Amino acid sequence: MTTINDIARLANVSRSTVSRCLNNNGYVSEEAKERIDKVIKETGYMPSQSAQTLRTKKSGVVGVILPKISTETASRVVSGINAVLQNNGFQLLLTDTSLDPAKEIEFIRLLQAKHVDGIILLATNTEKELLQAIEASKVPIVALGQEIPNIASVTYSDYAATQDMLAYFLEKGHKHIGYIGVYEEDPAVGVIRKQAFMDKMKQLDLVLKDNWVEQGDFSIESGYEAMKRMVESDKSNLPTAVFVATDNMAIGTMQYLKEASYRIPADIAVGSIGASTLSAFVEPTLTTVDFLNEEAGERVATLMLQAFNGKKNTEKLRHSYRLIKRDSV
Amino acid sequence: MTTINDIARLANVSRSTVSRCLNNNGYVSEEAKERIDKVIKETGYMPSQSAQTLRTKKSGVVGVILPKISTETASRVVSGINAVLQNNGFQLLLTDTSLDPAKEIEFIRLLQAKHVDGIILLATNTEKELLQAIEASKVPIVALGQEIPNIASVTYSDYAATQDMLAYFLEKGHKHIGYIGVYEEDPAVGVIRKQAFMDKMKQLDLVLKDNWVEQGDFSIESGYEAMKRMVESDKSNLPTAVFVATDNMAIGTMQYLKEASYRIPADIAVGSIGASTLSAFVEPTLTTVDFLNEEAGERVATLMLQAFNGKKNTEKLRHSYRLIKRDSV
DNA sequence: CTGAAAGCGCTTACAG
DNA sequence: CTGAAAGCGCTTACAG
Repeated sequence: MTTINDIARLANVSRSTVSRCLNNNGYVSEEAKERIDKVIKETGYMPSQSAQTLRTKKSGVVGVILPKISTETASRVVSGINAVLQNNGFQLLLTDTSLDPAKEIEFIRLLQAKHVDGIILLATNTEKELLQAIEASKVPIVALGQEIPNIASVTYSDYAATQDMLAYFLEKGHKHIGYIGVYEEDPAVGVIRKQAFMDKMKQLDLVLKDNWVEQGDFSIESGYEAMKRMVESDKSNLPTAVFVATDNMAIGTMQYLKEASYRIPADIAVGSIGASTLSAFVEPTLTTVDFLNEEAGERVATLMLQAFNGKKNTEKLRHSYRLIKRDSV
Repeated sequence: MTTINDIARLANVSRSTVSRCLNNNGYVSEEAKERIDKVIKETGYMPSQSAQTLRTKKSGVVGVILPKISTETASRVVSGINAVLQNNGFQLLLTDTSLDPAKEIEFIRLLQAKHVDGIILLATNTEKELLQAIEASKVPIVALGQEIPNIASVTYSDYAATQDMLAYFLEKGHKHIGYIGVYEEDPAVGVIRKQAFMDKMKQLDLVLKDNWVEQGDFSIESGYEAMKRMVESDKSNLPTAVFVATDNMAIGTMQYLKEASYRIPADIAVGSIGASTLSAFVEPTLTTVDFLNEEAGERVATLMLQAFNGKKNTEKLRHSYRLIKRDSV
């Protein structure tokens, strides 16, 4: 491994000078610079990141904590984050919590020991322990998808999008509308989307039967089961449209409906949130909301960059969205 | 930031002793150990990774070079890699070349400067410059998806899977079979799959018209255009089945076929490789090959682990696969 | 069983 | 414009 000492020796200067040359700060004569550049080129020298990090406390690495690496949303988000961070000379250190809240906390600590410059957190909850770990962090943390006290975040338009979908149902003549959501530990998906739904129903003065509200766990199968329960609870009294909190669950919902010979949207319309690739290919194509995940990733990365530039902010950005009207409604 | 010196002071020992205790090597008395553990717990101390790396040349980080982060294949593979590496105390540093071969080389160098312990490379080519960069690497490199001289790799069963698909076509009565592939810079997808196709056609003594062979660039649209060209070149003389090198292109192929009112598989059957989520949902469902990407990721990560344990190997593993028979054939 | 010392490869005031 | 010196937080022989 060639080090700064080798370069210094070969270029006949001190390593202070090499360092100055490398970092473009302080003075260094043209002649010295030329010799140094030449030697660096010849040897293919690259400064040791760990030595630099130890000295400067900057690693050029940003940690990302994901609930699950292999989901479409995650990969879109990571792609957006990477696009802006890689451009600014940062690398991503990815961690996958497998949806285990304890790991979110563990990784916040671990990433600090690795001296990441900052952490981008895609949280699934906002429990007290998590907030404490965030509070205790030495490095800036920004969040995507969940709103977290005291730190900057970009969140999705869960509330507005849900209400827009309901408005669209109404426009299409639906007055009996059901809901399939997820558990309430997840504030963004579990709580806000449901709240938006309930608020809008009340505001529009629409009836909502008890058995029109069901819950799943994000999976396709759970959407299938939820719809099945709804249908079997009282076949004679079903909604004419169902809002499902996520695309995957909506796809399960549609599977069941088709199996049970309900026509979509003639008998029951389905709308959801996610804009998954799949949503454009199922039969009928799914009406959904595009949360523009990649852009959101770029945006949260930009927030991270701002934090590096010393701007202590706790800005809460709400990301825009697009209602995609297709054949399922 | 609390350091090893703080711990030493608080526990009333030297930092050598703390270090020994931390790393579980060398002797340290029970009493000392207890005091140290207590202080560590109280302070939440974590050793500085960059200092450790500087000293030991081990970072606990593995670099992964991906052609594109936001693809289904990539996310499956990363998920598999992460599963085994995270379990063994490693973190992943992800880089995305955006399909630019020059960046594959650049990242091999950059990751070394970051002192990753090893690199997992998902190459898209095997050009000389790339091989040289690999040869020059100070850290172990293992490859996934492409076979590369002198290094360990797990590759997919491109050859066998392609021939199996042809055999299946034949079983279904097809004797006129077309091919849609990709450019030959990509050895695995561009060259081997095509070679397997050609070899099998020859072996079976089947005719292959010139206009039954087309090329795309992995995208859905390119599959659409390729099939369009094939059909328009000579409508009166079309194959009854087409093998498409990737799922996405196959989906484009099917789109065109449906638009042009060909029935699938009655008029033209379609088979491909990839087992994308989409393939199970398109109409008709797509017959394809599952390359078990997540497992392959686990396997290449295991190879990486072996390399860390000093086994210098250049093992070439071929990963298994599964033909998924669905409605498009 | 324990501590003092050297050193990993850098950067950064400081003195000249 | 340049170099000597100190120090970042660890680990590892080595001597005791």
